Amino acid sequence: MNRDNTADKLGKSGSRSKGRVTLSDVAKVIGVSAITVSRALNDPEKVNPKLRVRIEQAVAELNYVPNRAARSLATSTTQTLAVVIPTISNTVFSNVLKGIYDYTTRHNYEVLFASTYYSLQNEEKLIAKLLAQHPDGIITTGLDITERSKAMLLSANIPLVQIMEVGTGDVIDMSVGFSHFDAGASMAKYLIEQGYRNIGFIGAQMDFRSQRRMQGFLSTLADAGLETDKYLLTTTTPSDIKLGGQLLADLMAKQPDVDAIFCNNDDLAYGAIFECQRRKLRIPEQIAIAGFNDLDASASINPSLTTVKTPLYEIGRSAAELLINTLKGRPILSKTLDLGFELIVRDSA
Amino acid sequence: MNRDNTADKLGKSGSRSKGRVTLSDVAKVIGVSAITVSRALNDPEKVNPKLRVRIEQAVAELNYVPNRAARSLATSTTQTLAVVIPTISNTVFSNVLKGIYDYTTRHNYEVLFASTYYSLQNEEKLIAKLLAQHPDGIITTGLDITERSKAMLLSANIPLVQIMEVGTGDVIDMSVGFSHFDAGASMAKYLIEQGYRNIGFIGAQMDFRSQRRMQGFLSTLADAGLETDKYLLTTTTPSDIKLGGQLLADLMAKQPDVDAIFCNNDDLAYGAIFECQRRKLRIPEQIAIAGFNDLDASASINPSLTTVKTPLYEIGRSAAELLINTLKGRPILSKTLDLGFELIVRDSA
DNA sequence: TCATCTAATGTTAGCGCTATCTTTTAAGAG
DNA sequence: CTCTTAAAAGATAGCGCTAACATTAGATGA
Repeated sequence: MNRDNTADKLGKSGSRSKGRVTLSDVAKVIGVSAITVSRALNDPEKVNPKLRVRIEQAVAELNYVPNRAARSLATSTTQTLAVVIPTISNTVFSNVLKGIYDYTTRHNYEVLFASTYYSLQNEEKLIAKLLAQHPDGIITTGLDITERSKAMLLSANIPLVQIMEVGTGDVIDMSVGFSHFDAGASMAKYLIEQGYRNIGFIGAQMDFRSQRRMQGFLSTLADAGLETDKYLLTTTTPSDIKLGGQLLADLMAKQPDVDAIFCNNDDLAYGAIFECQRRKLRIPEQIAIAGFNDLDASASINPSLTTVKTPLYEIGRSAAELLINTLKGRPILSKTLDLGFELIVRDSA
Repeated sequence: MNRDNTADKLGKSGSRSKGRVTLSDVAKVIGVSAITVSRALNDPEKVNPKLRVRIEQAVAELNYVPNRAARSLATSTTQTLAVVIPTISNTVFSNVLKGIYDYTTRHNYEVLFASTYYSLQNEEKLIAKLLAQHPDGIITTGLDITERSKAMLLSANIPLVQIMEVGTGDVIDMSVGFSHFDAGASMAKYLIEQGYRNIGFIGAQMDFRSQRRMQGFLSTLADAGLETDKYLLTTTTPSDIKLGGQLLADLMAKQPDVDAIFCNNDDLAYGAIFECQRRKLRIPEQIAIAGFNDLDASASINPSLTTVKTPLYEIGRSAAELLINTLKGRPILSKTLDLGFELIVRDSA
């Protein structure tokens, strides 16, 4: 790799520095003080337009790149938001992260993310690691959190948004999401209304939010006097499409009279639908399938999937917005934002 | 939000600091110098075990969180890798990013990412922004890059890995990927071998790599004396499942005698398969469908999808590994890593 | 003319950490 | 008991930037 040698030309090979071009290098070239260059870059109106132009040229010529670490140290702000999610390789969270990223980048903040892989112990370590970067704000997933994590977040003294759910547990600072319990309940209600009576549930991963969806779902079934445990099949194995087919197969082997299945997420539902296709089971006549999240494929699959649409991108966007508004001292209307969900009725149930 | 007041207790409310606990706070509490605390944390063997224990306790009690910005400034290393990808909300890149993240986090580096949304102009700006963080290394996507981006990357003087493809254009420093041209060619070869003669191609987004796949595909068709332009349908619209159905519909309307279609990626292929199902077209008897990437659903969909498996996670992992090995001064076997691809033959073609 | 104000620029110090060099303490060696 | 050596701890300065205050030049007006 060809290395740039501007710094060598500036004659600083002996110093502790890595030889990068600094503010005062630029300043020296023009013959002004470093602070003036700093102002020209950060507060342009404060410096004479002609000087500013000269400074900008010098910056471009020398290929000067500001050192954010030094800036952070001087201002005690990092222009960085930390994000803790379970995993990046799940469409649900990549959509959330996209929402965060898009808002954040427009407002000149950087995003540092970390994946817990659904472990609260990991989460603790990651929070500690991320806080060492002194982010200006932090986003974590879910309301279930260890005491130690909570203590660290509190003593970090920065705004925090807990995303994905509202309505359960204690919010530490702010939160954005929707009620998973209600979402599960609303799907149960819909299936009951459609006349299904032997209603099943298949779920994987079974993190806290999945459990809340299941609880909402089952309690509604119970209220209607329907079976809850009989048609229930869950595993803590991470969720994927293939697993959906397998869980459907297992459930049907155990309870052949099941007439509708709520899949804990769309991926499982896709797998279930594919398995039904293979078994030549007509959906929804012989068995109804419902999903959760309304991912991309749900509208296109055959039959199209009845599911619950969740505001993933918006959760991310709103969380970032809350943080940045807080940081800029703008008024926050509410510390808790329920973005709701929407039952999407299609052909599969 | 309840605020921690340890810092107030330490009596530093008048300073420029944000009131956080610092190394010398910890040092003062124990009655040693700051540098000793620093050593206890970064180079534990260098301090007396008994003292070390006391320091560790004080750190825990005071809830001390090191300031990475200060550390970066002092060491001119940030323990951060920058990643530039087209978009995070595409399974392809979220898998790559996961590979990067997993390796990186194990080696105590942070990841800063940015999305170009497939624009080289955006990429320029993002590279400039990311370099201001002085990452220790950087990963960018693709070998097509503007001169200005290249200049910035060169003068940043840090190791760089260009990911996703090898074998085309100039590599600036290192690269990891596979040949998209060859991958496209190999699918063409397979389809020809299977006896298809009116072979089509549908593609969306049509970024550089998609184009290279298409070129490889078409040139192989041409070599076999088959039509290339006639059964070709592409758009620069971002790719999604629904679009796959639409492109298939459009192509079949234009050229009803098409007997096989190579879809530029699996998402398009899923959409195409769903559309065929709706049209009651038997796959592969009436029309064969092939995809690219071998995403999760490809093995489960009906019929299961013949596709090209690409080493997405491994590309990310290897790129991170190359960077970190370079940074640690370990020998690099080769600056260019071709991880290849694999034709996965299933039922759809 | 001189005081008064504003705009533009400069000086100083410090953000929190660690590289580097120096000093102190402890442990052996003879 | 002194001398040598290693281990442990400290002092100092500096990484690159900007907050806070200080200075200078130029404009304004009575």
